Amino acid sequence: MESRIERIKKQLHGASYKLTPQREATVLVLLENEEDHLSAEDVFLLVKEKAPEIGLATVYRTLELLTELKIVDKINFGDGVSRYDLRQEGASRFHHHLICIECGKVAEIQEDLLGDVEKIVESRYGFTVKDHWLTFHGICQSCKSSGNDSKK
Amino acid sequence: MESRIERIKKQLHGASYKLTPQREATVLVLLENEEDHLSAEDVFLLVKEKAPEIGLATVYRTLELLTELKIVDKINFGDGVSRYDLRQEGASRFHHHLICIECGKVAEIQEDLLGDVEKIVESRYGFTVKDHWLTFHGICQSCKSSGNDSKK
DNA sequence: GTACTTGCAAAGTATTTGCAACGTC
DNA sequence: GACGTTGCAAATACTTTGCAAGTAC
Repeated sequence: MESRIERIKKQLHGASYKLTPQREATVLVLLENEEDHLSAEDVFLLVKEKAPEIGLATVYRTLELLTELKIVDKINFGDGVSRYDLRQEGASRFHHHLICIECGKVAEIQEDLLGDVEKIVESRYGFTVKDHWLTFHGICQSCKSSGNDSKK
Repeated sequence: MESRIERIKKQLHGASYKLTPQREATVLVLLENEEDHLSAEDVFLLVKEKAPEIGLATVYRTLELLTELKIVDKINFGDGVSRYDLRQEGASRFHHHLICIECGKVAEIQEDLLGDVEKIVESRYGFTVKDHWLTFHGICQSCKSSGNDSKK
């Protein structure tokens, strides 16, 4: 079976881009840290371990390229930094996020909970939905059960 | 009946802050442009018309203060700028946004469509929701009906 | 007078751009 | 050899901070 990186390579080729070693290293870092929400700087530091000669600008350019191709989504959780999150293969909508205001942890919800809401938006507001971004702020399970009241 | 600005003044006082002329001018600009999604720079330019001597740093400080008090929400639509949006009085959740990918217009949905979704998140993921941010990307009614295919 | 607030300038971050050099077909 | 790509340095954009001066009670 074809690997994820192979399919990404084809997507790049389809758009007349090459999967250079720098780009490959960047994509690998994203795949290996799929659960995280890395900033460009984070990605840069991790890529450097594989390819020490890479420049920060290249990482930015690669991330921009991947965003354009909808391979990753650029998100912003309100701190001053953009973060990059791999989109599930073939997903037409971006997944949801849960941010804990106690511990700061960011969890993902891959199932799409907005089907009905999108129908309402379409019928009531005449707006054809193509994609969505949904983030919840609240208290995660482990902070609740540990009765954690230490403010981070 | 008490005006909105009066109530905001009380909120500030309740948190031991003053409604200085600069802060008042800033709040007025936000009230007068409630439909828009102004950046700090936008607010600064508009406030300057009322209070020419104000500094950009003061606008930033005021917006930060208002964000802290939950009078405004700081949002980011993916261009590099933070934007500031008045929260409805007494609303426990932030309102939703519809961004048209044709014309770029940003519309607001004040009714809360996420009640059921939040229940699912609470029961299925054990996450207690305190607030949410929901943005849709798609095609607005007027772009659809005008058959607008001019890419901006 | 004390404590909060302001304007300005400087500093700080994050991100983008210019450009010569490199690599690949 | 043309063209996409890269690394570095410089430039840009947005936001925050330091500080002396101003203001309100």
